[in-house]
Amino acid sequence: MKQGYHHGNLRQALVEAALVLTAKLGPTGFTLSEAAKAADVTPAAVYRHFAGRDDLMAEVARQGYAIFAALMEFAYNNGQPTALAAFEATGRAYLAFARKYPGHYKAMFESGLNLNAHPDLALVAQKARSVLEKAAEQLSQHMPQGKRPPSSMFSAHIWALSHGVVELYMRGAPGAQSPFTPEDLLEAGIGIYLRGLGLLPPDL
Amino acid sequence: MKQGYHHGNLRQALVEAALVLTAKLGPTGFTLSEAAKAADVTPAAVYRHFAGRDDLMAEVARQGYAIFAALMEFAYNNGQPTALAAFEATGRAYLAFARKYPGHYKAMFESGLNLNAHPDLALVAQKARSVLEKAAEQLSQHMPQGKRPPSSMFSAHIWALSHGVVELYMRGAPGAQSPFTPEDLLEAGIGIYLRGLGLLPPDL
DNA sequence: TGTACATCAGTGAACGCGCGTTCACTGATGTAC
DNA sequence: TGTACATCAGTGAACGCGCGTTCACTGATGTAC
Repeated sequence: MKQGYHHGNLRQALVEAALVLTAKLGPTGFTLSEAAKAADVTPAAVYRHFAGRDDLMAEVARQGYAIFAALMEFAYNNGQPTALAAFEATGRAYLAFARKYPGHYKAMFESGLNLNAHPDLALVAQKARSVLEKAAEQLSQHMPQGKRPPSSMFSAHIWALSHGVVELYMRGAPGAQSPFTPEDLLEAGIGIYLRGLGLLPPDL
Repeated sequence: MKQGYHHGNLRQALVEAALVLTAKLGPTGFTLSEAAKAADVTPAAVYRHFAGRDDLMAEVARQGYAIFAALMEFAYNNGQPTALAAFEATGRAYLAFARKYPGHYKAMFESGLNLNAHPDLALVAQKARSVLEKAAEQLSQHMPQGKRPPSSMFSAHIWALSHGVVELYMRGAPGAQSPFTPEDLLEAGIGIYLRGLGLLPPDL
């Protein structure tokens, strides 16, 4: 890994160090100095690759959104086999991402960084979101015409439910433990919700 | 307010200063020194009333949970006029609380403080949660027997949905803007969810 | 009512710490001849 | 293939800052006589 004076790929090594720290301590617990130390490098070296602390954090989030978008796209699977299955899969993917990439997740959703200050970040974030919105819109086609709520609304509902489940029940958070796994909780919640939309039979 | 050498009610003044700071900067932006300054007092004076920074933060959260529990209890209204109405009211109350008491809310849900380290805090937090659970359980009585999901599950769903709506759509957060107000979003979401439970007519 | 005194809520100076950031520098790498 | 040199990724020391916390202290308050 360490090959003498020059590091080789310090940039990515710093991102990964930041990731580990963020996963462990949350986005506010991450510091440039600690990340540098974890990468076996002087804090000043960071400035060869990033404009500063916030820029490093933004890069972590950017990579997170990219992974997230890819995961969502994969789960969506072009709306196959059915619009419904695809939609449900994206909901599950949200939670799977939060579990598998906690550092990225926290950088993205708990760091309070300003998307508008990083246009490239905003772009890739929008791309991730649009997958779910596409799935919602496609699903909306299958609903009885008159009583369709706007698709942007129920993509927001699923997004919010998923986010809430992660924040409250996947962390040790103050929302308290529940006897259910986050996965079961979300699965059941989405099921009930889709039944409410008339997209699942009521007796299931 | 300032009556010479002694402050009068420094303890509560510090809590309120912390509240303002937390509302503005989030729980990590709040510092003991700034709170002391806002209360026109030396940082050292804080130690007459609190064990330290974390203890002050915990007191903010404690007062928050107390207000929250009272608000929920009021919204629940002993399950009147109907179990359904009471349940919906508690959902709305969650969001109303987040909007009206942003400092308390952030201290409670975004500060990452450990409930187990503050037993009294855990107690009052549990009290707040139990109101929603009571409402869910009572509502559960009105459901067809066989297909009742556990009431603890759908209180968790509503809790998660409410939390997600607040985090993603009430802040400028990266969850993106939606064309709907958080209130409308939550209202509609709970409506669809309750329909999914068979507690609202499907054609509404 | 007036004085002596105990209490205790505040002051102000000081501390050690880790932070992000800067700067002049050094020495490894890779290219030109 | 060997040497001279430009490049540039890293070092190491230093900075100013605000933080939480401590300590000996002071002076306002309120009580006992």
